[in-house]
Amino acid sequence: MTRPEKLLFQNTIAAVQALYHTTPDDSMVSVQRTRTDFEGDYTLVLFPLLRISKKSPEDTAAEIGNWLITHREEWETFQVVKGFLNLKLTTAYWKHFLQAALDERDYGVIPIKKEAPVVVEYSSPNTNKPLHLGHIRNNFLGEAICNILAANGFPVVRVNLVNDRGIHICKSMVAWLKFGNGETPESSGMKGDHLIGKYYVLFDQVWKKEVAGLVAQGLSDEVAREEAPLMVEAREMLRKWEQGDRVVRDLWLRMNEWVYEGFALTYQRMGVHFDKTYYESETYLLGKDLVLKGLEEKKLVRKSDSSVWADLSDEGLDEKILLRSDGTSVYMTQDLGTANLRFLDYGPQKMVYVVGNEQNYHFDVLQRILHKLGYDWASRIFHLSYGMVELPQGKMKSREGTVVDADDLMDAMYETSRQMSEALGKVKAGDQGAEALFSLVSLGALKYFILKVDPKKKMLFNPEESIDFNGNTGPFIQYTYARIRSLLRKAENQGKRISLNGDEDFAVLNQAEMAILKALHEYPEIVRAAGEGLSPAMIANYAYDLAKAFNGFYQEVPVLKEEDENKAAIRLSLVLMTGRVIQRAMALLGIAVPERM
RNA sequence: GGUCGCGUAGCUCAGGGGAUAGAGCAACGGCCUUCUAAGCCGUCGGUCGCAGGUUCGAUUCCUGCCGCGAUCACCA
Repeated sequence: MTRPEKLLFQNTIAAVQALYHTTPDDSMVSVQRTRTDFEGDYTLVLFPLLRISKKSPEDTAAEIGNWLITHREEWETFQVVKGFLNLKLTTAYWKHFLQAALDERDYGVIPIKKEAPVVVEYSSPNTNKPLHLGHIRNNFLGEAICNILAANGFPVVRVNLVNDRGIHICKSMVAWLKFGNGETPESSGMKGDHLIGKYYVLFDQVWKKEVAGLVAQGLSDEVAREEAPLMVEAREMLRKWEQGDRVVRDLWLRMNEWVYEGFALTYQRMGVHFDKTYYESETYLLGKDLVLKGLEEKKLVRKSDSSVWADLSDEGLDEKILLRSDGTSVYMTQDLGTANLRFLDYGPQKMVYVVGNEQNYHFDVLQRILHKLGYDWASRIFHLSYGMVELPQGKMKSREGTVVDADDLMDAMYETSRQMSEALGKVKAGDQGAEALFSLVSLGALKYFILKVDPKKKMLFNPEESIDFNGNTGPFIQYTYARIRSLLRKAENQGKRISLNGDEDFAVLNQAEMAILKALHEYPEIVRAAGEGLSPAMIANYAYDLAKAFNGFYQEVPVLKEEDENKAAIRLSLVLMTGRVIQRAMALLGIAVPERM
């Protein structure tokens, strides 16, 4: 609850006690912000209180309204509309609010508290192919959520878990050895991650041909898939890898390094960074130890083929395999170990995993197994389950070549940004700072497009809409900021006062000014709610509403031309605060704002 | 089939036990000799999937149904 809402809540209880000598249940006191189409700031819904007052809604509203404005100084006037009591805060309240907000160093932000950190895992790429649109949503969400948590005072640790081992990377290695002719990022001019991805795709193509050939010879599809020569080689390579074969490990290190160099460029461009990177190759054995310990303690079971399982049937789930019959570990085993390591590393109050909703079951099982093994910190794990990104033609499918590559997408957005800027006659390539601006605007468009959607929901990525820079978009908000900066620069040059001196009369604020003031007033509550709900979308939608309110104000209310010095000072103060809040809200989303555009 | 999630304007999305359900895009019409028109204003557009239930009040909560999706691997 924002402060006035809480105040009205408490005041209402006092009013009801005084007027009707009864204490209402909390649930009977329904307070909300007054809808913009009615006069007032906060609204009390009367219906639940009629049982106590035993009077008509109108009479009850009038009695409570009168009591509030005579006994509580914050409330100035009230209006009764049907069963609703609409109350107005005093102009003094708003004046003090704006002054206080201007004085605050970081309005809406809670300083980092000294407490156990929140560890957030996101990105989590495989090293066999470049990042794509799905990773983009993941990375942007992770980055924004960390920013938002930090703004709520939580110490945050950003971690990445790189899946650098397993059959997938062996496939790229086999294909590269067989068909690569020693090709390197340098010799080919390709980014390392793209180069590796090329061989992963090549593996798949050749393997499929082999499978088709074997099937033609009479093998079943299932057998053919396993016995195709290329697959046999990949499995053999994985076996050698696990045994620590020098040659295989050296190749693996070399090829993974190419991928990391490629990832680093993409991360840098996306504005994503981590405090700590875990590598599955370094953690997967830890999980194995955990499982063997659980087995000793009879919390897990070994079957006759010597595979190890967690039995979750008494919790309504199935059994889950943790060690294969050959003793090797599966994904779950690795994740158990990583979770434990992370807990030991940071002793976090909460571990957030930013992972797609396709893994809901996995995280449910992960938590249950950890509990079963006796780790009560398992309840600190929170799976931030986000929806898949889909294209107008449906899901992305690598087989059908519909996967949208992250680098390509950012390139395309940059190009659109440049064209748009030049077409509008703003900035053109070659101008001072032009490249930085195109980059800032294009990334802003992409990030905002992705983050404005509720993380829980699947989202449609329509390329045509993503490059629209009008309406509810990142560039719209960036543009609003640029206008604000322009106004403030001019005000400074003209020596105008951009602060309050106490002489200003807030009673004369018009509707456009009040709309901005109220929007600014909501910001801390939005940051809080976004942190609680781990929802960057709430910040995005707020930033848009604020920008929209500002543009309405900008259109109809003169600022620099206002001759009344006090009025101008209020307006400039509103402009200044709006700029600050837009800048900070966008920064929470990982989006920069320009001085000009 | 079991489990979970989602169905709001032509499209993409907000909202959410309360007042006439909101934006953007698309379509149409206005506003640049005045602070950046990547803007502003207006028109058009809805039985909030369907049916019950709880409630003074349901689009919001509950149940069932229909539709869409995810998942239920010795894949990750």
